[in-house]
Amino acid sequence: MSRSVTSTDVARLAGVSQSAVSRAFTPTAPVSAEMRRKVFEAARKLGYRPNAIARTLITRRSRIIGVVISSLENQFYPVVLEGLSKQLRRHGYHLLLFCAETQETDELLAEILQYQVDGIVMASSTMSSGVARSCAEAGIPVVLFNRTAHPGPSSSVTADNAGGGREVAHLLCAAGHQRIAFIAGLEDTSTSREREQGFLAGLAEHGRSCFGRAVGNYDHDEAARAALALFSRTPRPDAIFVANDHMAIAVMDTLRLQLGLRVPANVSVVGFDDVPQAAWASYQLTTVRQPTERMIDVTVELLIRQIDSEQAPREDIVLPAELVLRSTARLPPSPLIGQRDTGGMRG
Amino acid sequence: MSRSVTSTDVARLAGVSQSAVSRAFTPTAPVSAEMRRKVFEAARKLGYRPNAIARTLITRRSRIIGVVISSLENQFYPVVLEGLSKQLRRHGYHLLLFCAETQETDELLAEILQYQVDGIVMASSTMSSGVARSCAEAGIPVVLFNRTAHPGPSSSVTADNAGGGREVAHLLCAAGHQRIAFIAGLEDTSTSREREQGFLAGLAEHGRSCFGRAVGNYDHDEAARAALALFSRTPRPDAIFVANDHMAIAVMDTLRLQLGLRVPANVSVVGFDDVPQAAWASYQLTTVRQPTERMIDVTVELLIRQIDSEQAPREDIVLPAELVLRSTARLPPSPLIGQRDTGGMRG
DNA sequence: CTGAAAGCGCTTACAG
DNA sequence: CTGAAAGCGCTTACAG
Repeated sequence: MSRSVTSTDVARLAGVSQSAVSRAFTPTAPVSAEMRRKVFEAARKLGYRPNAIARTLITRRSRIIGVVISSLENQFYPVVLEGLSKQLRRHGYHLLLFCAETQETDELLAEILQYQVDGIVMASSTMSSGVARSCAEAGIPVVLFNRTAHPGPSSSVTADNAGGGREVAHLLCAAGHQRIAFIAGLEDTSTSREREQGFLAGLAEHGRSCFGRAVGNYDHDEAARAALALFSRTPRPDAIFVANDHMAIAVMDTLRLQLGLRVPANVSVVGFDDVPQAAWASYQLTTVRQPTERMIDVTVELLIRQIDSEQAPREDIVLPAELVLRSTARLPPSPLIGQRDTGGMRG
Repeated sequence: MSRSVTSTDVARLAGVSQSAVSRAFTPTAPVSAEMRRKVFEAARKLGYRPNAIARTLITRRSRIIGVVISSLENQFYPVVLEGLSKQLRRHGYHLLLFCAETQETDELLAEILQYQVDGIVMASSTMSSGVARSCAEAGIPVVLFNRTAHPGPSSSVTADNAGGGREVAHLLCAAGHQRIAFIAGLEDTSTSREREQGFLAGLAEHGRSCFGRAVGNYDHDEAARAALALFSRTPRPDAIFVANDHMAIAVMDTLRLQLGLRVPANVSVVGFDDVPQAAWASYQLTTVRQPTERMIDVTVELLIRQIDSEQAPREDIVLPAELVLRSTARLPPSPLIGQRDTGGMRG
């Protein structure tokens, strides 16, 4: 292991003290221009870079954020992860990734804490909220991303899941659908619960109730099976709201290719998230768009604010979600709120 | 910021020296059973966990691996990332994620080095190989994942891209296709070049050459445009090999929905990677499967071997890639090597 | 086996 | 503004 160059090496070459080198690399420290010049020149010659680990030890700031994610299978999360990485980097932070496998949350928690992360983004829907609590108790700010857990010590950033679900109900009712069904995600996630609850409330506003319900657990294959079960009864649903796009795509494949139904002629399908695949020509999925960019920005801001000040209060930020009308849901006869998505191609 | 509990706190409570606490948490250190018991009990009471950052400073081992990725849009990479995270974790390492935006490789490199990572996995196809070189010069082992760069100081792990391309050529020729075209990825990536070169070699073995060529740059929309350009000429191709699945899916959408062609009746389509979407019922894409799991295992092994021993030689590991016959390529009249994929459903 | 001490590479009061 | 010194929380020879 080649010993790397340290501030002492630079100090020696520049003919100054080690403290001076350190100060030269601290933007706010008092250093003369001449001193900084000498130090930077020596540093450049030696290829010196401050050791972030040593700095962490003394400042108690690692500038590392732990990000916990459950699965990257649902394309929503890769998009989030990439956004988080770039946004954190812009603020001088880096991202330590934890892919949570279930059943070992305690061990995972311990590992996160050992690395002295400055904050945590919990984007795992399956992770017990107890972990968030433990971190918060250890004095580490936590922001829940795309999930809530009140009461609790952590802030959260979500889209308006209930509002989105409600809009879907309005759309489907306005389009004249008579038998409107729902496929849930994981039952113990706030996203699935809120979307369903808003959806049911929306149906109720039209004096309607849910025609059928199945559970897809946010899994591709389980969603396909759920659709099969739901559509094997007579009469079958004439519209279905699926708790996320990842499942909605599986549902569409099942309806069209396995059951021979036409979408939306025979059945309307609506998803949630607006993942990249939803816009693919084969799907052109009508869905509720999560404001992913803004959610990421707000998450990073919230986290940094809490890192910088212990007094920063916990907050639950709910951002508006927007209905994106593509081609898988019948449109109401009269114009409706929400704009038609004109991008993409259709045969 | 709540001061966290240190080994000194534990030592005080247990009535032993600080060194003893440290040794108790070092599996190989000489400690009596009684001592370890006392220490662990005190540690448990206080909720003590060794500070990984302090440990890094003294051992010069961070147990952090930097993973550089360019884009998570192509679903191949989320799968890889999740696999890497889990496999590294199994070996006691953690993953610091860098999403490389182009044009700032030097800055990125500096950041990676500051964090004293023990090793680097470069899974970014766009990242200049100069970065890999710089890291290697800094004494940090680098393994290139799904790309090669010889001559160079870094090991690499890839699928047999050329062999895969060659098999595709054989399949399409054997099926009797007359006008076989190719859509390239990014021109300066080893994956695209090797797949194309193997493909051309395979065609040549049948006395054939490539009927047409366009560039999709591994991008969904660009691939769609490339397909459009390639199929606007008369006569049009009757088969197309696309350098990866991510693009092949865009190509299929364009052929079927925009040009009204039937796959494989009018045109065969073959991809590369075998991403999850390739198996979706809407696509059922015939493709070349990368042995992702094995590639990940080998990458982690190679990296750890190089971390543990400076003498470990650089290696270029090439793993076999397997043709997966689904429904988008016409089959040859006589049985062919490679097995039919029977999973999934088809309408 | 156990403890006292040095030292990893930094930052930051504290004097000057 | 600059330097000498303390200290962040560990690991690991070195004595005993």
